[in-house]
Amino acid sequence: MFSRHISAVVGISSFCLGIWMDRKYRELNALHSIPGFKIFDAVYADGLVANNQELIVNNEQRISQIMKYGFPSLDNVRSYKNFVLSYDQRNRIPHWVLEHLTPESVQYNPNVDRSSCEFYEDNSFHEFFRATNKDYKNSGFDRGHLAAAGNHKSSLELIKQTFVLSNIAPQVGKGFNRSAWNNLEKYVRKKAKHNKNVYICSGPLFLPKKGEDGKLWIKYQVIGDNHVAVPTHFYKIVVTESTESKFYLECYLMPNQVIPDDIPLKDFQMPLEVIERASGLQFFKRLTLDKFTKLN
DNA sequence: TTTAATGT
Repeated sequence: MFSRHISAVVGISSFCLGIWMDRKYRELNALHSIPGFKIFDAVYADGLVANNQELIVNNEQRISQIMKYGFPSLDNVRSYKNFVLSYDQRNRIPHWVLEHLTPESVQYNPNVDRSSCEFYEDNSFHEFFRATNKDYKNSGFDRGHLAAAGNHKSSLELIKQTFVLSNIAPQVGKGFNRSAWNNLEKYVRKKAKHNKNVYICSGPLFLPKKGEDGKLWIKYQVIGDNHVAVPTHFYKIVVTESTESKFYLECYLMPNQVIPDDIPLKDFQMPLEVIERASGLQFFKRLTLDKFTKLN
């Protein structure tokens, strides 16, 4: 099977051992009594230009809603109107990007058109660490969104913010960004249409592969003058809260390469632990920790 | 329907 092939290629099968879960969909417990979750005191790239106090307060409420189940890490966090990211200054791509979707937020809106959007540099980072449009030009890679443009079509302002280059990573275009990865994003939007809340964390991975010498190596291309790193893989963690307030978890891992169209999405499902070990991050800890304590 | 780059 293709999925087994992927595991072998990426060399992660070793730490799959013993942690494969009985069920692919794990039901998680709702946390209605989180003790006073205080929003992380980050630099608000968006708040910096806001001078209306009410706007700032509302934006903080929105951010705390997006980050309700925890921060995967606290490195170079930036919050935008409708998504939050942590930026990898060395690789000039995000570490992770978090979104919160609802049936209203993904409703079809013919008035919002992505063709009026342009990719732009994130000036909140030092120029040494910024990715530019020139880096991607003629690189052969797409400027792939992590917070997908299609998830933020409720207003022109929101969709425009997803085009900030700190939300972008180099993705194989034909056969990946425009196919399998796009299908995964569409699947998530469909979930959002039929459930109360969907929380998504997306990001890049750099996974080792066995070299001719039999040793494990991590090898990746860099593009442009700023050496923007091309990830070997991308992950997506999806937490769905149903209308009955039950929680479900799905994790996906895809190689950044041409993927045949006939591979079903479920072949890319991975245990959460695999993605946590590979990324050095822990996702939705406020939910999973609660579940784990109940298992003990 | 949504991805996005490239060439005019």
